[in-house]
Formats: sequence, C-alpha cells, structure tokens
Amino acid sequence: MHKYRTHTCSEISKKNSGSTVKLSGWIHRKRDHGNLLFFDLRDHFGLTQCVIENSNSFFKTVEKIKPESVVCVSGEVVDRSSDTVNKDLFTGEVEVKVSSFEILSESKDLPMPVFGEQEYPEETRLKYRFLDLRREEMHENIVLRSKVISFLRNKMISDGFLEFQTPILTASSPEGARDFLVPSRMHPGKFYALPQAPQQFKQMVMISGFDKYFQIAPCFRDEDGRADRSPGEHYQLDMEMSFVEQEDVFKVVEPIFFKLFTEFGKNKTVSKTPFRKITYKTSMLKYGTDKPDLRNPIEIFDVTEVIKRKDVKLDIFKKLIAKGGVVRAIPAPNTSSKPRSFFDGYNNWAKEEGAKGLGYILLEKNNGKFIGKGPIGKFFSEKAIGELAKICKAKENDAIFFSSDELKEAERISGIVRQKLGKELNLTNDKKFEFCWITDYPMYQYDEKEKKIDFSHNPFSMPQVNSKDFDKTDPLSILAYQYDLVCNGYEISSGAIRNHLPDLMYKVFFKAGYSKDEVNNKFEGMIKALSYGAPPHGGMAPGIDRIVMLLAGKNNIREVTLFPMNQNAQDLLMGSPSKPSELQLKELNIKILEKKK
RNA sequence: GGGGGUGUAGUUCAGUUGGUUAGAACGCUUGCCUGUCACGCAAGAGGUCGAGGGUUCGAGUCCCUUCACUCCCGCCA
Repeated sequence: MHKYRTHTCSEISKKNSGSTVKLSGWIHRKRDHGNLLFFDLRDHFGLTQCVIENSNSFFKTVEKIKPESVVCVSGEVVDRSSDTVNKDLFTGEVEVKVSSFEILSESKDLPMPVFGEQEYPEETRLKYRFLDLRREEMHENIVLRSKVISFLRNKMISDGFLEFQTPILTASSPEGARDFLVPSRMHPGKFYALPQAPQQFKQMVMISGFDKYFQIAPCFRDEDGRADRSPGEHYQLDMEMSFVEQEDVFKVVEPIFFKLFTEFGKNKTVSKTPFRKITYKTSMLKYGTDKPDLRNPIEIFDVTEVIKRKDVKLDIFKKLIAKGGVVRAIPAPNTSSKPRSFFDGYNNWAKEEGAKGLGYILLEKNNGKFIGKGPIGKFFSEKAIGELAKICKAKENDAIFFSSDELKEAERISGIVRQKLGKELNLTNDKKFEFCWITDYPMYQYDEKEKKIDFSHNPFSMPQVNSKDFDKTDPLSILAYQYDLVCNGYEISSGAIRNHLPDLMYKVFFKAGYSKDEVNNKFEGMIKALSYGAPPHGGMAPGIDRIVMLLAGKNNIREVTLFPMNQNAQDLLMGSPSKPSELQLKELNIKILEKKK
C-alpha cells in the first residue's frame, strides 16, 4: 500500500464500500460528540468525512489534534445510512471508519481559520498566506489562474506563436514608469534594471525573423499599487507578430478572448467577435474615459452649442465656455421624480471629486412639449429644452446632469458621474463581459506641467502620418496605430503597430524634444536593429492578473495572486524588502544614506 | 507626495450625552454528550481600547500628534 494514500479526499464513493482506503490531508473540521467523533479530511481535491468511536485506541489522539494538522488515515469505507447522507459533499454517501491514524504534521492554534467564509483583515491574510490559500475561494481563484495561463499558452502555441524568454536583468529605459534597479557587482556604480515589459526585446525577436512570439512575461514597475494594480510586479501575455496591420492583430486576439471568457467566465455572456471599435476621441466624449464600461447604457453628449444659445441664460456655464470650456450632459433615465436629496447628493459628491459643481435639469412634458424643472430649469427656453432633449436622446421623466469645465476636466467628471449613475440606477448588467477596442490614440499630448509636447502612449508606436508629411503636421493632431482592449471598465491590454522605420523614429522623438544623438544614445540597440532590415510588426500585451480578476468576479488583484505584496510594496510573509548585510553592500560598492528628517 | 476610511479579546463586531468591574459571537481551555456535517450543552481563560500627549474630578468616547492597514489622487511610455 502507498505510504500516504490510496485515494484523494474527493474520490471515494459507494463503489469503494467495504474496501480499506488510506487518505492523507488536513483536518478541516471536527465534530466531537464525546464518545463518537467526526472529522472532515481535506486535500486539494475535496473532503471526506471520517468517523471514530471511543473504543478505538486512536480516539484520544484525534480528540486532541488541532484543526489544520496534516494526518494520514486508513480505514474501511462504509455507506452512510440514508438519513445521514450529506448531499453537499461529493463523498457524502460514504464515510471512512478510522482504523489507523498517523499525525504527519501538527498545527498550532490558527491565527485565522481555514474553515468558513468569514472575512479577515488583509494584513493577517498576507502574513499567513499559506493558510489563506487553503481556503476554498482563494484556492479556486489560484487554480483558475493556472488554468487561464495553460489555456493561453496552448492557444498561442496552436496559433503558431513561439514562446521565448527574455532577460530579467536588463537596461533601464528612459521612458515610462520608475525602474527597479539592481546593482552590478562587477561594474561598481552601474545598475541593471528589471524590465517594465519586454517591449524592445520582443521587437528584436521580430527583427530576428521569428515571425510570431509570445511569453507569459513578468513585468516590473516601481509604481504605487491600486486595487486592480499590484505594486512592483505583474504578468502579461506578451505577444508580437510580423507583417501585420492593426486588423490582423485584432483578428488573432479576439477569438482568444472570446473563448477564454466563454470557457472560464462563469456563464456570463461575452461580446461576440468582432469586438466594437471606438476611437479614443469618441470614447472620451461618450464615456468620459478611455476604458469605458459598456455594460452601462448611459452615453454622454456635448451640449456646448445649446448652452451658447441666446435663449439659455446660464451665465456660469457661458463664462466657462468663453474661457474655452465645454458643457457635457449626462442623461439619468427615469429619475425626475427622485427627491431633491438625490440630486444634491450627486452635486456634493462631484464637488468632493474635484468638480466645480454638477447642474441638473428635470425633463417633464406639458402639452407634448418638454419643460425643464429643477433649480436651473428656468434658464432654458422651451425651444432650448427641446433641442437639449433631442441631442441627449432624453425622454420624459429623465434628468440631465451637466458638467462644465475645460475639456479634460469635463470629460473626467462626466465619466465618473456616468459610472455612478449606471451603478446606482442598476443599469449596469453584471452578467456580461463587454469588450471593445479603443483605437486611434493621439501620438502626443501637451504636458501642462513641463510646458512641452510629450508622448501620450508608447513612443515606439507607428504614427498614422508618413515620414514625408510628418514634419508638416500639427503634432497634437497626429494619431498612432495604438490600441487598447477594454472589458467592463478595465484596461485589459495595450498594443500597437510599431514604428520600424529609423528615419521616422528620429522624427517622432524629435517632436517630443529628443535630438538624433539622444535617440541614438538611449535606444542604441533598437535603432541599430531597425537599420538592418526590420519587418513591419505589431502586437500587444494583455495583463494576466487583471484578466483572472475579471474571470473570478473579483475587484482586487490580490485575490487572484498567490503571494502579493501589500499596498506599501511589502511582502509580509517573506519580509521583503529587507536590509542587506554590510558585506553585501561592500561587495556592491553601495553606501546607504540615512534619510534626512 | 496628497486626500478619505478603518483601528476595542486570537478573529468579526457592539460600546448611549465623557461616569462603577469594557460586552457579544466565533475561536481557545476544561467538563458532559454515539450520528454530526456551522454538532449540542455547561463553565473558564483571554483587553496597553493602535501609540504618544492634552482637556477633565473622571477619556474607549473630546482635542492634538503619530503609526499601521486600506481605498483614491499623483504616478502607471
């Protein structure tokens, strides 16, 4: 007989009745009747109830052993009487009558129980992650993560992609997030950087002629955490293809996501392919964000022209428009009968979020014509109200919120109002995965702080203007072949067709203030590689953690990560980051400066 | 770097207008219990009320400072 087990804890059934089995696992839960004791034995696969009577020589030991101790049990499989069958358990028709009992590893009193669904403080959960991971829900999330990664790997391989590893110790890149640096012992004063993404490497792989590449790639960025963003490190399905245009990438990626979310999405409906394509500009207008939650049917409208009319007397908005601002309208269906407190609540909340305020008007009908109620209703003529309702596709009994400010701020506020309305009015259907592509990102944006033109996304993206016309074009109007994949309000992936033309690369960087020498200096390898025959190529890099989070129905990335760091970028289980020894520092030629207070 | 929230038993929480010995449930310990599956019953142990300072005759409660965690902003090409 095997030393530890003949079966797992989810295997035995009536078929095994009468035979002797050996099981190993954790003591999940004990029910001690004094002279008769039940315990559930748990392993990765499931639970089996074991029973022992006081006549048994192991009885005292079993009574004393603490939950979560690991034990090996053997005994006869017996049928339960019909009134003691547990239908909630796979193995609930039988139980194991303990004939021998061995303790393999004892547990101390638990800082948090494995049994039950009670919530526990994250600090405790992270400190005792191995206990937290034994809990049913976490265990399932991590299994899901593994299955998702297997699915993706299999799919990529069957689609003709080759899986490669790229360096972890690499060079710092001057763009993007803050780098993690690793001191070099052999080159005192010099540092490696951990890759923020294998961006340049994967482009080199294309230039090296491998045609299609993918990798489940760790990415390191020294940025602060969020609920949907781990501090420090995360994983991407990094992929790149040669001789492709944007549409080719979409055609490869869409079926992957459709199948993945259909298979693992807990029966929620998934957007049919091809996914909707929304330009960045349209998305910012209609949804106030470049990661719209399309489960929410509310759309935002620009009503600047209506407010400008002579028969609208809203001077506050008119003044903002005169200063170059805009007015955005967010219709709130069937809310005109809501109490004043509802609207005041939104106004106060918006102010807390940094808005100047949130005007609103209630649409009612009189003799078939719209009239505007509410505090600012009186400032609109009947004609203006009609026009407003038409633009906003509003109906009787709808309310319309207004956000007026400079463009970016008006977009931001209208976007968060739309989100809040969708949620609070129960308009957002949470039984769906709504995918869309956000396309045509601007190549540049104006950096107000630095008073200069800067890249808005990836500087290696191909601009939608050719090299000949590039210098003649207003840089802020130049779009890029740059796209994001968005699902339910989360950015799932970013991607682009890359700029494979060194001549155009210099021009692109020049507009953002980099001379040819600087580009040669900072991207020496890239420029060199592009100068010896580079195929047109493009790809993307979906974030795996966020995908699993969506599939698991969670809104925190730590729920689907084995050993996450906390928000302060510390690993409470392993105790990182930690102080190096004097010897380590000496070898690395590093001296720690005391922080000034 | 900034803003919000939370912090009371091992854990989840309650704690009135500032007023006697800070409570409940789960967990733990002990005892009883042969059909439970959130077993039941009884008893018991367990508290620097995050920390420091202040106001007060008196502070878990009010004020100030600080720390931890968390959410958000900044940041994330």
